[in-house]
Amino acid sequence: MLSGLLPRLNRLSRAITRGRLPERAIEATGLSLDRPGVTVLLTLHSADAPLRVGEIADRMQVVGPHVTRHVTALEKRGLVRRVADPSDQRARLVELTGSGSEAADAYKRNLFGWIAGVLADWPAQDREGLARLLGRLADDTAAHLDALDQD
Amino acid sequence: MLSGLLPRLNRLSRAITRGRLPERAIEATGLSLDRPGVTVLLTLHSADAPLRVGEIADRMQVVGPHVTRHVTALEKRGLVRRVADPSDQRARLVELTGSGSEAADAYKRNLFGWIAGVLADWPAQDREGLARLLGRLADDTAAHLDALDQD
DNA sequence: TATTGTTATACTCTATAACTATA
DNA sequence: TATAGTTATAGAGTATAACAATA
Repeated sequence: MLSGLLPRLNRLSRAITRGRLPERAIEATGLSLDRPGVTVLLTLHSADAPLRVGEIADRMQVVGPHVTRHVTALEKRGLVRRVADPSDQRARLVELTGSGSEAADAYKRNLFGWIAGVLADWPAQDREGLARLLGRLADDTAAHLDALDQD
Repeated sequence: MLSGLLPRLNRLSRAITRGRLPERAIEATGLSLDRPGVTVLLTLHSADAPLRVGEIADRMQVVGPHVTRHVTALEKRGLVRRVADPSDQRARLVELTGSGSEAADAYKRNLFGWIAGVLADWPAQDREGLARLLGRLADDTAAHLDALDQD
């Protein structure tokens, strides 16, 4: 049962992380951003609050310097802004500007629309089942990986 | 319903394509291979027949030169072998050697074992549902992307 | 002395361009 | 002249190492 699934799961993952899909959604926002930059924007947008650089890195599952670089680029374009963290002078909080928030929103709308198109022909029951099972799979996988990292 | 799912799907994709999971499975095979090399091996293994370089590239969704490079490396390590294609003198068929086949097998066993561990606590019905829905999602996504590429 | 973030550098994966050989 | 593959080069994404400032 699994053996046929694995190649398709690989293809799906590729489409999401590296493929044409995010590229198209980025184009549709009208902003010429690279994918890591968009990921930073989305991370801030779904956090719905300013985050520290380290926190963004954790959520993106990358290291700090990677985030620093993209935050710097995004700040130059006026999409995010670094502000002081009142609780710790070493840290800086990164927050979305108005246009940064708009860009994240436009990207999400585009992507959701696309996915909705893919699922349009599905029975409602299957759509719900997919969301439930896929969500659980993602959570369980993350939990198992975290457990492995305790070694 | 989708909005909570997307970040988790991203995390899952990352774990599969770039994360610690494939890395661990590679270590477990005892071979010091890079990930693209393993993907070539897996592609040949699940094809269960020699493939041309171009065909491998199509199935991996990458370009030709990428495959050439990794086939060359794998050949030096004795894991694959280039043989003549009787039907076309320009093309070469790439086939797994005995140890290449063993390596792919060991990798798959390890990965399947790991996934089985993640799904161990799931009700059988949910496991089947996941395989069915995820398979369909992968297929439908690929079909929609192909349709988009007709522009 | 530990932690937050930054700068500088290097590595992995993949693409594009230019070329060779056969069709 | 088109196609299969190769070689050489370039680019995107991310990591590691060394450092600065604050805790």
